[in-house]
Amino acid sequence: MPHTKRPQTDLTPKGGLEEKGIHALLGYQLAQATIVTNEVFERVVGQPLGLRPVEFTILQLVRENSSVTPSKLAKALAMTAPAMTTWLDRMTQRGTLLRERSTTDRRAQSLRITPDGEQLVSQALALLLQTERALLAALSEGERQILLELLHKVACARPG
Amino acid sequence: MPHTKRPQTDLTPKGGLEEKGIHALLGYQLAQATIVTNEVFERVVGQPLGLRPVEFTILQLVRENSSVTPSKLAKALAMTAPAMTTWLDRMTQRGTLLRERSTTDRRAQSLRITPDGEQLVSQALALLLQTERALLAALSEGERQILLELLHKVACARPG
DNA sequence: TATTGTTATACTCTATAACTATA
DNA sequence: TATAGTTATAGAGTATAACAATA
Repeated sequence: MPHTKRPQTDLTPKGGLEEKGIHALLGYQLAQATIVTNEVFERVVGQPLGLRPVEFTILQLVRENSSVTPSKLAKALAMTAPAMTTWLDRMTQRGTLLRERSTTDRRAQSLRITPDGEQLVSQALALLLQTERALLAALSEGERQILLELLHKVACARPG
Repeated sequence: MPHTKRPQTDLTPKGGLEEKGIHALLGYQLAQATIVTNEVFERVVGQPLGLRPVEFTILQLVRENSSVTPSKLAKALAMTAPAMTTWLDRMTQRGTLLRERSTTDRRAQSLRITPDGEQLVSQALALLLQTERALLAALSEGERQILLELLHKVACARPG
């Protein structure tokens, strides 16, 4: 005899406030979960390696998509072209990325990761995966997979 | 004979870049999903009602926790006291919230929502729930419940 | 004409420190 | 001494508009 499963608590994770009315709001729950993952990133990668989250993601995407252009990266991360320029300035100056002219379209750039960038992002990724696994100890392996899969479905949803 | 379920695509939802290496990173998937829910909020509530996400959440939490203090709200939303002051200034000026002196501790404030605030947050909440339901059409009702529940578990996890 | 990328500039949001009033 | 809240100030991050170079 199945009955509706109810969460044990409708309280905010921090501060213990009543949150019943927004408990079913995806945007709210995403924000609350992001508080935790941001703290993890800052402690494990941000402070020790001097990397911002967006820099980490850019490094990894360039590593996996050699010769990608800034404009494609900006689309993938939903940011403007000037914002991307700022980050790429900072990262090329640090020596983790290279900007080259595209051979086929001289307006465009080909981005490549440097050996230093490779080393940095690979270290960061390992630290994050390891720490997230500890963070998600309350979830089973199956639940972790399902969570990632459902988040990906949301990210792919058309905001109609 | 169960076999590991594989996602159909390891591509970024926008731009179609390869993302296999960070596909299993919770922080990354949260950020990608948040892009979509932020777009929804901005279009459905932000622009039409002139509300920022944090203002919406503050209104709802005050509504559910009458006489809550700014400091408790700040803890629940992981923001600093000065940041909370700024938002409360803006919201009391608009007339959606009231600041009163606590009767038991004259340092503290008791926050209360006004009828205007009630009307505003209730309208926003209805619009968001309705739009999110359409957004999550690709998920079953059970999947929606599971997603919210798992996000809440993550938000409650101790970042050890 | 449209697209890639940059520069200039202003705006939003946040953080830290110093302050006051009260406990 | 510690806590609740404010003010002042600076910093991070972003957005818009105008621009140069190329398609």
